[in-house]
Amino acid sequence: MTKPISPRALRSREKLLRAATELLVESGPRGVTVDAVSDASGVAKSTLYRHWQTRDEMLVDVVRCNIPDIDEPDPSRGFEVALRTYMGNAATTIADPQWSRIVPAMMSLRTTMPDLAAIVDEDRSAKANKLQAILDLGIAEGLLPASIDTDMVSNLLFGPIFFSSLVGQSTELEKLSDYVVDRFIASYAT
Amino acid sequence: MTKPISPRALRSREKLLRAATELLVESGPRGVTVDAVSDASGVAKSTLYRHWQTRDEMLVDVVRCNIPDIDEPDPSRGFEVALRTYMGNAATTIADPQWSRIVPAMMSLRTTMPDLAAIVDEDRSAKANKLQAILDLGIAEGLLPASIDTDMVSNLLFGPIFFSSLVGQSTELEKLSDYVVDRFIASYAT
DNA sequence: CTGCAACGAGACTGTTTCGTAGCGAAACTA
DNA sequence: TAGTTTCGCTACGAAACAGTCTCGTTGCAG
Repeated sequence: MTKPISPRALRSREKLLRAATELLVESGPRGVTVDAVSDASGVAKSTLYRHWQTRDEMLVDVVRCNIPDIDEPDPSRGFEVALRTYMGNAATTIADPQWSRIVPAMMSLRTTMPDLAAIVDEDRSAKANKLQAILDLGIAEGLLPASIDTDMVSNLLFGPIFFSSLVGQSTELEKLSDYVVDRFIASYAT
Repeated sequence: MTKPISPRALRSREKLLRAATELLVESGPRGVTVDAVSDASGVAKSTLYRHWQTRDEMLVDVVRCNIPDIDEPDPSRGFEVALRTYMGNAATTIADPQWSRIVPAMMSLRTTMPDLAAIVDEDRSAKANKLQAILDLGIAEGLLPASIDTDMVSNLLFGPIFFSSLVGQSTELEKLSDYVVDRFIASYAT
């Protein structure tokens, strides 16, 4: 992928991605047509096809470029603080109105677009790894049993926030995140 | 909605819904075109338009007809048994391969189809009510504080199962459901 | 067995969409 | 400033798609 990227081509590419993202957020995947993206971005269709070979290829890129990173917490302040800040950051990230409209589209497209599925899986495992590091802190501090299953815990902690952002009533995600962590820690405090 | 429904019209309607469901499962919302549904069902397009006025109307109906019910547990055996069986049933239901492909489509379409959003919300609140009844058992048994927030708990319990079924690795949902209930109950066992 | 309502087949219209191509203008490079 | 990319604009073709309509056929209740 280390192509020679002209500085000009980069600008048009950014414009296209921005416009396509907005269309995806406002009208769902069906709204992201080549003509609509071209019109909304002010970039010609022919230019769009100089960046991606098909519409689907562009759509995958749109999602990929919008996947947010979750800030990693400072491990020096101990397990509970680390977990709380990490999950709080996750909640804030997921609560972003733009991202929370992209997620369902991503989940749906995942079924029929293998490339997208791979990206989602990779992201998930990256985030599970960060969580693993935090859980190790808890094990070291004797607050968690060493036998704990990271995959299960990942579902247990991320699930509620994810679920609430998808089908949720007006629940505050940060509040929910605190509650989830509360219950998780309390459940291992014998 | 209490129309005079001919027995013959009912058959063609069922055939259309079955075919449309299969298309939705296998190809996503984009695959559910009027022509495709007509071809796959062996029912003429004109007949399809005698049942629904637009394609979207049909699509909403397809989702609606596929929303599963979760068996309610017998409350006489106490809180923990009731919660365990209810969540177990929920996990089994969500794990159904057909339904687990419809869900993401539903979540995605929800954004742009208000009718569908209403159906999803209604279903969610119905399920939250059933959970409420079970939680009340726990409160009566003194296993849960009376101040508990049903909405939060709903997210806490359903979230992980839902999340795992959407982006999950090969986790067994029933096993996850047990783990979630374990942690939830343990967290309130002071 | 008769009459009506529902049906199948498919032609047809108008629109949308993807993807391609040609050409003149603007932008970068030397 | 001269030359080479890269671009925007526009038109185009082919296919998919939603929705309508006609006409001849079939199931079914009375």
